[in-house]
Amino acid sequence: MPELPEAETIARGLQAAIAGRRIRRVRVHRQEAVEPMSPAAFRCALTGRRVESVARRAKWIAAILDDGTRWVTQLRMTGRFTWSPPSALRAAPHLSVSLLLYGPQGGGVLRFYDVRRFGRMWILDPAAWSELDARLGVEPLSKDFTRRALAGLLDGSGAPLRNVLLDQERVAGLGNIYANEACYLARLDPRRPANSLDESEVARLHRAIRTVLRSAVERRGTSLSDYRDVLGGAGRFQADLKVYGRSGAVCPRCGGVVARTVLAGRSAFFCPGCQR
DNA sequence: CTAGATACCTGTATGC
DNA sequence: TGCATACAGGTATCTA
Ligand SMILES: [Zn+2]
Repeated sequence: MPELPEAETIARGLQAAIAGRRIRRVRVHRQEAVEPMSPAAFRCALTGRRVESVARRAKWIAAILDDGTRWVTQLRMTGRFTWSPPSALRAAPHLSVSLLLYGPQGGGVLRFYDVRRFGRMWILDPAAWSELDARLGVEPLSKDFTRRALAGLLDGSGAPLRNVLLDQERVAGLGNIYANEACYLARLDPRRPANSLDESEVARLHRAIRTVLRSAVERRGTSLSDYRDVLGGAGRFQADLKVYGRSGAVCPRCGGVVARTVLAGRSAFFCPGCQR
């Protein structure tokens, strides 16, 4: 579900909801959500800690705690946070973890729901966090993401462009929706070998990635089915999708018909009329 | 090393 | 209605 814009929206929502508050109670409803930690060790690591801040890195959500550790979450396909007024931490369908937090301005319950159970949480010490951070690629909305940097990343691979854009060790945070939409915006065929792009094509792709991500962050993400922000609100970028999930639709740019193919086991959408 | 396939899990849509 | 199949926003791990 969540790619960079959704994770960013959720991280901002969590920053507003829980930064400055202290974790009073923790319940792990499904232990696989915190593996390889035990539920007891997970509860122990969080209970009594104050949340200093919450931010996004790639598609990860990371909360910095007052003991210097990081409480990190990977939402994978269907992970979702909700923030609501204080109440009992009861088990519920699809609920993996719940936490009760309080601060000077009151408190609430943070719940982590996950229908498909791929999502997971960890507690990382600073060294483990650095290791993770170092493994992840460049943030596409940062100033480190230059045309030259992108060119270097694409040069290293003859795999289809769409696949390379999904590699989190190259560009961090693009998922299948935005990788496909960026190829469309750049008028590039997602099946093209990544290292076949010339300089002007790389420039187009660079601009397209930033444009599509900035716009999707501004629209608070894409809600196709599961995704909601921390307060339950839907994103609005689904109305701006040009190709993703739209095979058979008319291309708004050239009047062609949007096609679907499968690359590395995942759908790729594009317009054969205007993407080369 | 690379790149593709597979596994993980549940829900929903579609077709017979 | 019931049942089988395909597919879904991700990523770790296996295999060639
Ligand atoms: Zn077109």
